[in-house]
Amino acid sequence: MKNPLISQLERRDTLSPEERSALEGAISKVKEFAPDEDLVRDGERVNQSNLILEGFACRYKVLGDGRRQITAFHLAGDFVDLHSFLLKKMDHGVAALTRCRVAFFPHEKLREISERYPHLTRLMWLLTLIDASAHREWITGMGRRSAEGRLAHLFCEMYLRLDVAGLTDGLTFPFPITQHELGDALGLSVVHTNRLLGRLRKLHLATFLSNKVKIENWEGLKELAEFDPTYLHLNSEPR
Amino acid sequence: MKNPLISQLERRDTLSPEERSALEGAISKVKEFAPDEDLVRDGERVNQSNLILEGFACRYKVLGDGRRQITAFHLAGDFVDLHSFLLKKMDHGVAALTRCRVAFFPHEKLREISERYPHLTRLMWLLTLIDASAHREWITGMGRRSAEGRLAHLFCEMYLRLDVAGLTDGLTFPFPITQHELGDALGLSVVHTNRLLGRLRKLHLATFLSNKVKIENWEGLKELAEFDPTYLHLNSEPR
DNA sequence: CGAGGTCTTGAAGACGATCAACAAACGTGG
DNA sequence: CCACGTTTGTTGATCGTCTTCAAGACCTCG
Repeated sequence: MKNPLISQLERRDTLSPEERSALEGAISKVKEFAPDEDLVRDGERVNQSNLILEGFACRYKVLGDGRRQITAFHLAGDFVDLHSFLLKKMDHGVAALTRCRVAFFPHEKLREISERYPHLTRLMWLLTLIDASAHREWITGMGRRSAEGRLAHLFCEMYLRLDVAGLTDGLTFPFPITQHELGDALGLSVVHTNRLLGRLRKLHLATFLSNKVKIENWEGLKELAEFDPTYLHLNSEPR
Repeated sequence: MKNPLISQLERRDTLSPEERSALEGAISKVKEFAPDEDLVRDGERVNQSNLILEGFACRYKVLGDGRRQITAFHLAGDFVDLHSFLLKKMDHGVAALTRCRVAFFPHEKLREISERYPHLTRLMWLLTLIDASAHREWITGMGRRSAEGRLAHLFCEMYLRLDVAGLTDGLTFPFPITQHELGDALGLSVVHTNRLLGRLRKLHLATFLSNKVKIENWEGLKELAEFDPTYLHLNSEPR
């Protein structure tokens, strides 16, 4: 089975055989995490970064009174905390949403790559930049989109990312989270999230049921979300 | 006068003399921008990155109906669009808030640095990671903080960043933006922003007047904001 | 000095939160 | 395979925050 990180990178640029093997060689071990288990905890000092090989995870922050905000969702091929390579200390937690198979990249190995493979380094840097780009889109949504638009936008984003990773089934895709978590991502209460899902269903745009999203009307959903995939930077070019 | 980028980096790690001169040598020219002028436009393909030497700028996105969201504020020493080095195409605009003196770094030169100076490359990468970290804090605020808390948090962040850059005057700092722009940053209407400023004043926490913020009660403001500066990653260590 | 931008305040209304109660689904042990 | 507790989802009612609309004051700069 192909390393999904390789595919993730090759979607954006070409990798040489040596670069591919350098990446493969940087994995120290592979571990499984149970649903709801933390891959990394907030505030922790870490010396490795985690790549998801299988499963879903999210990054989140918790405020004083326990209110939680999910800042990103991650799927196979995503380097959930590559930024810890240079930041050293986590400024948020990472939790498994489902059972996850995760590859560990010791920072020491990443450092070696950064010394020896400038192009590969740029590509890893790129991954963190795409992350940041998605963050900006998220911010824009939280600040200026309606709750409904935000939900639609999230569905559009997840559909596209999963599709590119070959994890969709027609217009249906897995999204294994609870409505509570969905609310935590959108900055909404569970109750309101539930009502919004009902509305999307009634508008025949999308249905969310038993951990799957089925898009009924892609164009309509995109329009409601004002979805423009540019921010995902899915094109390949020399970097 | 010292290049504020050098200070920005040396706050996080040590630079060798060669690294410093490599950075200095990567500047192609310095240009002035007028207030409200765009340094870069959304969607543009660029081949240089902009470093602010003097002045204030912001990054923003505009939605279909003209609603605007500001995703970040920038001051002297900030590399406002370093990410365009690898993303190539802008996914947002950058506008000057005041007159700005800006240094251009051609991507070609940045590429050379990335080929020759691994450590310096990691430090530039780090800058973009800190940006992303601030984005996550922003998202958390938009989703889970009260409007009042968000405003207080923004004041705390700006105070600390300006203080570190030596641009504060005691507990007073320049923040040359209109209430409209402040609202665009917080995801609020101008009207509500105005009322919130009134409340912070009445609570004797901070006053915003003629482009300056005066913090009256730092501890109180921090508490209201639940401000924890970890996410700014202001510590120095080997990277 | 006038015009446009910025700030301020009031009033009405929309959107989403909270509280509450119940239904459905799930998983665990008997 | 069922009984039971826990988690997840659903719906109604009420309340608060923030938006929108509107109008007037202030200010700044040609």
